[in-house]
Amino acid sequence: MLEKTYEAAAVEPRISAAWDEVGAFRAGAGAKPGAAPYSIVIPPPNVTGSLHMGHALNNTLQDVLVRFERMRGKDVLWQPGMDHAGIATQMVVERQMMQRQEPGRREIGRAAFLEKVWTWKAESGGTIAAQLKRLGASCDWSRERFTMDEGLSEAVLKVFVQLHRDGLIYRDKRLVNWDPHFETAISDLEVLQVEVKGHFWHFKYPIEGMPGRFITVATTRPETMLGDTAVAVHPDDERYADLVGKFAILPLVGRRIPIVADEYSDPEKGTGAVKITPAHDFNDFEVGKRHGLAMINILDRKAHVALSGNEAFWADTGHGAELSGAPEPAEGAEAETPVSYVFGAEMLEALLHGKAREAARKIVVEAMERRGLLAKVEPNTHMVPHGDRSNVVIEPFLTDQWYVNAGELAKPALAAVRDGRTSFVPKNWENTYYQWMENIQPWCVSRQLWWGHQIPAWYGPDGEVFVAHDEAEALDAAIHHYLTRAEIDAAKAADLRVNGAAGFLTRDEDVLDTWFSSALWPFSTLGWPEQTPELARYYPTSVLVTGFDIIFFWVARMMMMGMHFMKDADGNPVVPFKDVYIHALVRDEKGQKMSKSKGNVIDPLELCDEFGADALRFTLAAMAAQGRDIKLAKARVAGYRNFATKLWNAARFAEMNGCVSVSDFEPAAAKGTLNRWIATELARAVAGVTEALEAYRFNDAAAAAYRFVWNSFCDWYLELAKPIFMGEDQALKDETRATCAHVLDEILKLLHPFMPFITEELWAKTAAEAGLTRGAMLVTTEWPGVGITHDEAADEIDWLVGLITEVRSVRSEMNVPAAAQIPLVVVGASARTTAWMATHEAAILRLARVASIASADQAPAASAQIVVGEATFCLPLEGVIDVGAERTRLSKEVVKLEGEIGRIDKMFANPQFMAKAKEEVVEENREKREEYVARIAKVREALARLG
RNA sequence: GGGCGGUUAGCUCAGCGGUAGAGCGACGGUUUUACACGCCGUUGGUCGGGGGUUCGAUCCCCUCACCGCCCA
Repeated sequence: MLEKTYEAAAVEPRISAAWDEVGAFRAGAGAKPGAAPYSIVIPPPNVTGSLHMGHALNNTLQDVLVRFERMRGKDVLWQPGMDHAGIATQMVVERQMMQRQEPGRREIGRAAFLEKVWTWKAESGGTIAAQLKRLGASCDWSRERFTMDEGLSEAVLKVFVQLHRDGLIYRDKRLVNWDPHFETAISDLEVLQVEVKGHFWHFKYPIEGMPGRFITVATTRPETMLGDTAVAVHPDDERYADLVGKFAILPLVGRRIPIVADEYSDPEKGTGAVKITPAHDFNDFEVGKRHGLAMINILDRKAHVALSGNEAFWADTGHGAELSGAPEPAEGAEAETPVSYVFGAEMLEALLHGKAREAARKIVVEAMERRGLLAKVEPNTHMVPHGDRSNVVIEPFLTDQWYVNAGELAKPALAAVRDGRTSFVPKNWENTYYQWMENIQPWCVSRQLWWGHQIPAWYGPDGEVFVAHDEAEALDAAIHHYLTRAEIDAAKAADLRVNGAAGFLTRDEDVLDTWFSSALWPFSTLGWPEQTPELARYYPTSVLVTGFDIIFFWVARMMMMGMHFMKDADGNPVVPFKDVYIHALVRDEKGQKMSKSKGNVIDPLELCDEFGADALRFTLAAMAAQGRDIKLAKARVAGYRNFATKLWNAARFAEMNGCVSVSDFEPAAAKGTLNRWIATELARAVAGVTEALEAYRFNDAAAAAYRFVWNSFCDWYLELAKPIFMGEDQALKDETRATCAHVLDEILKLLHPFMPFITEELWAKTAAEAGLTRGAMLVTTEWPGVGITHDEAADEIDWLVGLITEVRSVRSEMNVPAAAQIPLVVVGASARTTAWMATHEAAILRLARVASIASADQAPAASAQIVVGEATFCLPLEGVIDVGAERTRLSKEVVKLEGEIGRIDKMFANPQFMAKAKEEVVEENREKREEYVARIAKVREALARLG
């Protein structure tokens, strides 16, 4: 006997262990012979991460698909793993070292630090994998990979070297997003724009040779003026037309800077003149390139002002030459205090060198103000870039970095989506993909970190770079290079060959962006660069399931790398996945994005503990409608926990009534109407769930299963089966038991992708209690096939359900006490209805709480009357019934029917409708009208009888 | 500024050419051989505003308003 209540918390771990034991998730488990492959690579969660709602949704959907296809007999692989999260991990470990008051990473050195990171990873990295198991994720855990694995690292090396050889990786000096806290470049995708209340400072720059004339620029970052190399005005801006081509003297610094005409300058914004600092602003960088301006970096790696020894800075300042550009009092103007606009070099250094950005800003503003060059200060709210990990202000910074020519790699990746080799679901995300891919920038892949794949590049004594698989290869290349140029002699070469590269070649210190290795995930996890059987079998993968915020991070880059490195027999690029399913973001009840700082995070594991993983999974699937975010309310999870309980109790009921799977039972051969009906409903539900899942319509699939289980099977089939179980018809009883058991089995299969734990538990228990053994665990049991439908049975049960519902409704409205058993009198029943009444007498008595059924030529006096089909069912309620209330009830129905008939008549009276509407619509309405007319006649008769 | 999405019952959401559905809630009833995490019944909507296309619009088009996201 099944326990009275289902305890998810006790059952779920046990089921997990059972799956593990039989290797139910291993690649190919349960596959039919010759099965087609179905593969998904998990979007690798971060090794420092722990499960949040987004992961829960993402992995639930993948698991639903994977379990569904596994049951359909496909050769399924769900490839799990994690990425090494360069910055995040390094941050976690450094913080831990600090808390333990250990020496910092620079003190202990690279090798010792990396050792610590690996120790950390072994101890506390990857908690998320266990959490995914708790959720029921049926990944092939035996194949779990990590981006820093030996194999995956080999893939990274190979890809880097190859791309360099292909000319698609190069070193360049460009502006990057520099994180001054971590002292590394980061990707623009790791930059968050934060709205900050700041100021617009209006600075007056004196014009060379035009005493008393100034050009006023507005800036939100005064300290960057130290690196200004021009002032730009719009070419059509007449206010400044005469100044174009002249020079301004940069105050404080004394640099001579040109006034250039450039459309970047917006005449509407600020003063219409904009200072140009090419080394510290992305837009200015472009302007600088257009006008051949100097790029002067005035900051160091910590974003402190760096003037001492900064040759570029001092060039062209004429420093030391006192008072260069100092104003002569304008003619006729009142005499000004003759104060220099320019600091001496020593003063500049003393005041500003080594100052942080904020401090430097104050000093600059003050100095400008003191010289009368601060025209005004306006409050200004603007977006300021922040590092998503460090949360400090990001600095556009001019450095040497490694770049991937993403523009080139994007071409085939774009084409693949355009011609449908890869499709997005929902389709509209393709636009986002196109937009990004078409405007893709060179991808900066180097990071000034230690944790990650160290770049396989070595520098010779003169800075010449040698990219190679390893040091020996690099040395070979270097020797060849320098020998050819006669920069070393044969003896030196021989010496190098014997003693190695140490002291001659220096390896690049930097590591690669984590996403560089993640981009290889769909093939590196399958064994590439080895040509493994898995690679041949499971690449390309079937679908990538991810959130829209990750289209750029993963989807685009996996597409680029996949297509560059994976080729078919004819050498054509092969996409990494056929479909990309983009799911929603999980928000809180109010639609706010969940975040720790807002404190509105719902922990999926807490929900699992409280309601069961099954309930959480079902909730997420049921709410995963395409193109819409999920606002998660706890009540909804509770609702689906109730659903699990309902299923449990239904199984219990079946068991109590001896419903045991009969191995040779053929549901198609069932004779009983009720059994035929549920077979019909089951067939429809199976089709509904299957089709919905095939189309990634998770919510429709969940809803179809839910409706069938609760509203068809529990509410009606089991209730209608009760009188059969208690009746005398042994043959029917046996058939119903077998059918009930069969349908329940099919329900377990249908629900398994959504609620794997409770279904697996019931699959085992229902068999064990009956002394049966199952051929396999449910996880590898075959998905329900198409059933048969019996339309006549459906009609009959629909009629029965309608009758019972109507009687209940009238009873309730007439305030008949629930316990009262009243007689039912049928008037005007056809032969068919009479037969149906006889068949289902017990059910009607029971479910409508009726004392007896009789037929009569005339309705008894003072009856409530119900029209179902051609017959009228009377509830004689002499003394109980409120005749007035009954009249009102029937009159309401007449009015409603009149409305419906009137509406159709109006349609029919419209010649346009008759001429243009589709034939089936006209026919449909004609039939409806006939029904309404027949019905209204009956109801009117009933009314008349009341007097 | 450019782009995308949303606005449907009190709440959370489906639906998307033939005038609307679910879950939760509310209200009333109910210990009837599974299940009170249940059962039975009831209530509740000018489908954001305006215009257009159409025989017919919640659904298609335009526009406005508000909300959200992405990119400058």
